[in-house]
Amino acid sequence: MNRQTKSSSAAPPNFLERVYELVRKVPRGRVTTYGAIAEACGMRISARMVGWAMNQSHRVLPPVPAHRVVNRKGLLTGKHHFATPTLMQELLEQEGVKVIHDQVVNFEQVFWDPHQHQ
DNA sequence: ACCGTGACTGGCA
DNA sequence: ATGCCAGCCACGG
Repeated sequence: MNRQTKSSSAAPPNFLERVYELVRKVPRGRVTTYGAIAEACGMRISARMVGWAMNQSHRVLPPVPAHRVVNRKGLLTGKHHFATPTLMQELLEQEGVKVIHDQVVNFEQVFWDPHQHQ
């Protein structure tokens, strides 16, 4: 009886939930980055944890719009983890986000900062 | 228990 | 501007 049984110490036990809830807040037609989410969750030093969280997001309810999360360059680095390699791009374009060569066009324009929105 | 990998990022050459 | 390296945390083999 003491301290946490599982999970680690650096990240809070609800870190995963926090990430998902935050990603769900991303408006349709906008995108955010792993680093931005990590920072909003107090894990800016570990954006990788967000990527790991996204990998698990497919089994979480309600569904998480993981396709709205790209890397800092605006590249769809996670597209290979979707049902099909083109699904992520199609979902984004379906929302009005233009993507060329796995790169979000006008990335800084469609970028949605969770910290700014809280 | 140890090592390598990963949907990342910032800094430096 | 582009490319490489190191730091980060968690998980699987």
